[in-house]
Amino acid sequence: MRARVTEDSKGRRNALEPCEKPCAIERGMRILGGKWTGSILWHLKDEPVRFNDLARMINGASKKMITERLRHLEAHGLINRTVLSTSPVSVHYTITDHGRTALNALDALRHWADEEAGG
Amino acid sequence: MRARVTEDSKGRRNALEPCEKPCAIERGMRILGGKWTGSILWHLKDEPVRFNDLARMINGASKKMITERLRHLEAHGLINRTVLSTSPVSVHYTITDHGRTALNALDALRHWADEEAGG
DNA sequence: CAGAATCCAACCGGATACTG
DNA sequence: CAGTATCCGGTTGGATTCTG
Repeated sequence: MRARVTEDSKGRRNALEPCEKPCAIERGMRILGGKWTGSILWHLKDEPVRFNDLARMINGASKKMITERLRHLEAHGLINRTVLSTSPVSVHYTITDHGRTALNALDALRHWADEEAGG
Repeated sequence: MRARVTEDSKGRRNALEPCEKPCAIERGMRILGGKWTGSILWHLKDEPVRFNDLARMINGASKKMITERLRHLEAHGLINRTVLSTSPVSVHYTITDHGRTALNALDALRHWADEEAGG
């Protein structure tokens, strides 16, 4: 897809061009902005966690929401879902490298929010 | 407000405690997660911008949305609103230091989203 | 120019109940 | 245990029109 560059009739770069950088922010927000996304990623950062454990850790979120966010994150390659054929089945969710870098980005946000709250 | 620390009946720190760190992420998201927030902040980063210019820069957003986000950002101290008593009046929006640090955090998100898109 | 007012659609998040 | 199904209310985002 070609970059959409706005130029006026004289070929000058338009100073009011809707630059693409904020768009990347929006895209990131769409992926990471869900209400429980940060929590889920955070809780997975060190070790695999099972579905119901996650649901307990993240107090306030219904199973439906957990499921929804989990599917979403999986679709974007931020986490992996592994089914262990025990009985009853248990399902592990683990964070991927891609997910870990996302968490780094979120960490910047977290620090900012902390200062915001403090000061 | 006291920190809500969950402990079990024996006073042990609960391993499943809904830790507060992701909550900070959520708070940050509430402030910065609005659809046009990133764009607005971004366009203000270098110089003051007037309302209608902003509305033009951010293609796709209605004036209502701009206004709404602007008020929101102002309430959180991320931007300043300055009315110049010209005729007709013109209004400048400028980013504050606090807003600038927020933009830094958003930049991490942006980089992540860029890689996400590329790879 | 810089909004406010109104109305509306879509989506998000949540409660509850059910399933293999 | 690990979800799915259904329903529902609130919020978000947007189009349009009007105003000092």
